[in-house]
Amino acid sequence: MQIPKISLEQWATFKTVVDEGSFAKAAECLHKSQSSISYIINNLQAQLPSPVLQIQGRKAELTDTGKALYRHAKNLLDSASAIEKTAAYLATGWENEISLAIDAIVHLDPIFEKLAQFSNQYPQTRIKILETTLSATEEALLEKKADIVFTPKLPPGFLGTPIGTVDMIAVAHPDNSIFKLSNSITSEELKQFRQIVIRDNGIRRQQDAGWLGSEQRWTVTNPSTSIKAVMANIGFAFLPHSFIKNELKNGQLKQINLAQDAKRVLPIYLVTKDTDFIGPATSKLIDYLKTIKPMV
Amino acid sequence: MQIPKISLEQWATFKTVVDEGSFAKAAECLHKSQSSISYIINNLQAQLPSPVLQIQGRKAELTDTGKALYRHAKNLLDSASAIEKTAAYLATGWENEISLAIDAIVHLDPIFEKLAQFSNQYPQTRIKILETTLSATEEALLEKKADIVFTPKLPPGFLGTPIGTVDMIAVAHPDNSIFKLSNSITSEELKQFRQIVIRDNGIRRQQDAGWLGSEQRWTVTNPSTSIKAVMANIGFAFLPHSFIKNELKNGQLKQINLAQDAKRVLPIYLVTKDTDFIGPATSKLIDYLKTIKPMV
DNA sequence: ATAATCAATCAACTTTTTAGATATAAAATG
DNA sequence: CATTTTATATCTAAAAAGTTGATTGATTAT
Repeated sequence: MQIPKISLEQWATFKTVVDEGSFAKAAECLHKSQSSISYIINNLQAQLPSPVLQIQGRKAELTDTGKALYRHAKNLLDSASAIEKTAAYLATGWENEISLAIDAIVHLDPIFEKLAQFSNQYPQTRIKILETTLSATEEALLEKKADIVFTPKLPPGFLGTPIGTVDMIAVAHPDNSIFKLSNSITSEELKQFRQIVIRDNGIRRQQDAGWLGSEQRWTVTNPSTSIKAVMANIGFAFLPHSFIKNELKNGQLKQINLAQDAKRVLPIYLVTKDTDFIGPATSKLIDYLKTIKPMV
Repeated sequence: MQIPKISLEQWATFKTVVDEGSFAKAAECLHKSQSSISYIINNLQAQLPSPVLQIQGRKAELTDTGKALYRHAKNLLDSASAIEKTAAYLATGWENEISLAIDAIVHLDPIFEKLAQFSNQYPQTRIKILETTLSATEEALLEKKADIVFTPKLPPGFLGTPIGTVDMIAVAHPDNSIFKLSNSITSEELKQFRQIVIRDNGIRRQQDAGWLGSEQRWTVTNPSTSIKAVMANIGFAFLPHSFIKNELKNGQLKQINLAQDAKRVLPIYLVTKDTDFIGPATSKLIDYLKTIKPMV
């Protein structure tokens, strides 16, 4: 086996310097002196075949190599922390932390309600929520970054419990010229207008959540931005009904009457790791979450 | 961010102790003294909430916790080494190492031939071959453990280049009572006999590669064991034709004539990471591999 | 019994890491 | 344009951490 030459401390220091923006801030963050940081980074650089940081003027800036390695370092540090969490779990038989990845399309309120109930009952277990979109949600599952995942799309090979649905409706600003057309609009007609689609921020493959091949489209990374764009009358979008109830009620947004498929209903699945790997706390939480009533 | 408390060195030492079986051997392996190992392991234990090693008699034995953490530690160390390899690649623009995961079902000779050509041309790049079976092959892809994968099964979402086929034929020992039946055997009849199936060694989900629901079945983890079992007249199996040419010729194995589907042809795909992540050496090697002629 | 093997411990030693002071250099400020 | 502020580098002494060989105590093998 090959023993790594660069220590976790070196990677952690590198990451902190990048995150904090300077050696001095990193020093404070890590409760060390600035010269210690300088020392550690120098050692790191000496062990790497090409520099990750370069002094530009009086600030240290990431090199291209540094940018690439930063992501890897982050993952490595996460993995290292994860082992320690696993160790803690193995010792007590009860997880200290449960992480959930929830697709941004999912209405959070009913989930929060159940989480709160669980958390009151078992306060020693922390809840960590990752809000993800599209393939980032999938990634959370495939790369086991979350214990529980709420997703509208079931990755192949995974089994999920349907836990409710999300109504997606087409909306636009009331002044949008879409509404100057006939009362009911076909998909073909819709293509002519600018659509705001939610774009993938995952790493695997680019995939758009837009169903229509609009000529002009804007892409955003999550539903709330999409809502803002539609409110600014930049275009139309398919949005979860639960997110825009108020805006529809007070007339800031208006539903587009489509000829067919007035609304699209996406199922939401609760997906978990293989049963063998689920700890008792996660198992309990899943029981709570499965009592969520189908959403409106 | 949470800084890991346990260092890579501690994990590496732990892993080496387990691999080598004793502190003294680990010490030699790591070019340290036995007392250093003792010191490092003591520190590790002190930082973990429950022991990973326990002295049984005069030997250190893995605890249950230890067994679980060992696997995690191994992965962590692999990741750490991978970053350093990435750094080397980023510095030179040319990979030092390319890893291939090849499903055990794939006939290796044509691949070796191309690898040898490549390796002669670019001797600075090492080749690492992982022989995997079933879902371990898939795992190599999903968890990016290999740059190039040869697999008979294309995981959803991945694109592969068909690179040839594997003929799977049903065979048994010539003395097997299967051959006492009529000349041509139906799937139903086959079910009555003991089948040797290749069993999953991957982590995701248990999946068997046996197509028939034989009442009695033995499971093995790779084709070569399967061949041995069939040769010992333990049962019949579906095996790649290329693996058992000799045994068929000299009569150690005999093909079972099936009523339909005399042989099953599995396609073999060459699958790679997203184009963006492929380095120049891997790209070159892929060119070489794509010239493989369809296998017999 | 005796020898061999294994991990723990100790004390002396070596190396690494740390922090404070100071140096140097680049922006920002007035 | 001088001054102040911000930022990293370097130096040194001290502290901390790691290393080692010798020794011990215990266990297994012969």
